[in-house]
Amino acid sequence: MGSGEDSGVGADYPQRATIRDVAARAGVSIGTASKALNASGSLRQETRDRVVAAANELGFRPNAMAQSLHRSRSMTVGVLTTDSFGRFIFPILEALEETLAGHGIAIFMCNATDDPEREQQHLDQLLGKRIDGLLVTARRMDRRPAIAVPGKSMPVIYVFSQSDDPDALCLLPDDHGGAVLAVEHLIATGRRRIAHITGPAEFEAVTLRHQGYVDTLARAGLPALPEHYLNGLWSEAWGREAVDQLFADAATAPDALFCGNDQIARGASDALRERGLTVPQDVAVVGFDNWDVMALAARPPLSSVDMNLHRLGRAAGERLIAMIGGERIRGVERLPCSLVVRPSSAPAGHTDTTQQNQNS
Amino acid sequence: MGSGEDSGVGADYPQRATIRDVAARAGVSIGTASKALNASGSLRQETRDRVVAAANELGFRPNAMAQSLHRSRSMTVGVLTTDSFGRFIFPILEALEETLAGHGIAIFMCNATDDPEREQQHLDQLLGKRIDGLLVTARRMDRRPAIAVPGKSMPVIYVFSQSDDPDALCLLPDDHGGAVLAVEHLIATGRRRIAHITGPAEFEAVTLRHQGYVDTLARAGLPALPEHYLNGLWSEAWGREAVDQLFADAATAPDALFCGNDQIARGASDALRERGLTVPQDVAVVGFDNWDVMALAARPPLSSVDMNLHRLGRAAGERLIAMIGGERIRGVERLPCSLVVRPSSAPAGHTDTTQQNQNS
DNA sequence: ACAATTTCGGAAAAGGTTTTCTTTGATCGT
DNA sequence: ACGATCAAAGAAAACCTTTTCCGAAATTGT
Repeated sequence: MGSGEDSGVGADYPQRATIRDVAARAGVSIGTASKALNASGSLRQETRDRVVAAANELGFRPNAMAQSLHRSRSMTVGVLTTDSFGRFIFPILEALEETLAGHGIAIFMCNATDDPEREQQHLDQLLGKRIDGLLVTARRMDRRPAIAVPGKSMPVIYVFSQSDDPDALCLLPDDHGGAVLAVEHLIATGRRRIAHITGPAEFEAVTLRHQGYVDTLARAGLPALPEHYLNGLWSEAWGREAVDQLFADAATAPDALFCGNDQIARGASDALRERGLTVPQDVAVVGFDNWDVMALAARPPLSSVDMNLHRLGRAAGERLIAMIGGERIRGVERLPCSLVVRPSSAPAGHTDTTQQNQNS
Repeated sequence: MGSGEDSGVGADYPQRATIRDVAARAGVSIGTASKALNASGSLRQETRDRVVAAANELGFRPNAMAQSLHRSRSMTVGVLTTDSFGRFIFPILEALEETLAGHGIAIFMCNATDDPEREQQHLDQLLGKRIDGLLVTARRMDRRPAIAVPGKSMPVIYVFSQSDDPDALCLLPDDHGGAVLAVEHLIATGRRRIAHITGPAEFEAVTLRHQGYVDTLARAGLPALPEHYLNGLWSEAWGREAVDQLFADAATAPDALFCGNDQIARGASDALRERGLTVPQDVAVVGFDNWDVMALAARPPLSSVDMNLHRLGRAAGERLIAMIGGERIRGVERLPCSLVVRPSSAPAGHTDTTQQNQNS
């Protein structure tokens, strides 16, 4: 101990200048200084300038906590992820952050990793920080229990996850519509025997996309064969295995695959190639998620449904700001997906086109 | 306007209870209430209990902003990502959040997407919020300019990125050591003609890993052939292409590939299979990043160097807390990587083992 | 029973800002 | 030149806690 001149314990950094320092330097009272800096009140121009100059010289930056205390608006919101930040959450977060930052709102990031106790701790902490709003994301499979915010006191939005709280707003991609886009595209490019390989049936998204698939086939007068609908894991290995099943019997072999995600699609595409089938000439493939790492690395590159997560994040930010402003929004809102067409499903000529539908 | 009973503009939610309410309900002064709730001062047990009961009944939660104002410690830190949150940043963030949350510190997330102006705005905002510390992450390629925190006033750590600020602390994975691990493993399993396929030479990581590769070969008395070192992109396509180059001339064909990331490794592995070469019998493959999506989906699953990003994040949190506590830490700290052995390099029998070296 | 000590609880300042209300001094009208 | 009006700046309250200092009551010792 005692090496150097700083006392050794605690962060004894120089205190930042306060408005009191600014006022002193400008030779005015703190009230006047405040007015000058906020362009409010009625002051002589010369006085304003003097105060502003003093503030700049001191590198003054108003203490947001003191301001918030006064305004009882913290200008912060919490983002609570139930499962850990996954690949899907990123683009949402990014857009959310951008949107909120544009309104001067900062984000507290919390991650509860599916531990209810940690979730509660985080929530307590956020409540203590007097966040103006809360955004909850979770793994999509489960309809998560409502977050217990005391006294209905704060706007809450669930993004990419759903809650059973009827007063909350849930923002989700339109899985049904995404499936419709994919299947319509396959039909439009001449496919008639379209199979659907997807993930575990417990996921609501799986059900919804399947429904979109079935509905679209029906509307086109095509049969939805039971043996063309395969549930499994979200993995490439499952994609390969599913192709083996589908093509075991040449009689019922499909001429197109609509896959529940890009990993399945890529696995399927690999398996097709190894069977000597050409994508897209023999079999067209469309994936879901438009995850570039998968979709672009596949051979040929995969057509895929894009959930427009960036837009979802932006929408979440906008809704949250509206709710903080006093609007009451609730219910489930599903935002449209788009289809990105790449060679895996393209009739020669088309490539990398984006289609988009309305909410369906 | 005027529909319903709420005034219509602004978030007119019920105010949270303050300590003043608690004090009133317990029939004590606010000072006493504070002492009771913080287990400080000298109070009768009965009084404490009464106050605590009142607090619970009201759902009282102390206003962290008021506390911080008083203590001049905001119990928050900022995380500023220069490029947008990438795949590598996630595990770091996750561990960081966990570590800091354990100390009651919350995280402001900001993303500047390589825009210096946005970076400055975010920094201003964070400074206004009186964060206790700042953590900066960036794309690793460039040694980023130092963040301009006025007056050396606050602890700053660069994680997974490096700054030219000699006073800052930079936390990075030990790329050199990671490469050493990989190449030693390949040598230990009997390989003698080891090639290195990697990304663009501008990345410092590429240089360091290459150095580790060269050093290890030299130590083993093996030659580092220039035609066995290939720079390209970080993609599967480049991995495939590189294999074509390497195996064009059978005379110089390698018996092992050390790849700069898992995507390259996977592409290489695919290309080998398509050439009729078996992994690992004919050619062993080791990747870098241990990105499960790639490493596990490859056939066979890829051995890979793990940068232990989770540990890196945890270390960052711990260092930051130490610095906030008054310690001055600086310089560049490189944390060890591990090697995860999977079938792509395993001599039959070994599988999914982790090795780890000391800082090298 | 009285002074000395302890125990308990209250009052008030501090932390940094905004805003409302006053006050001061100047300008205007007649 | 005098009261009325207006502009400009200051004083103080409020936001919510914590903490230091004090006073009052209760306890102890003799």
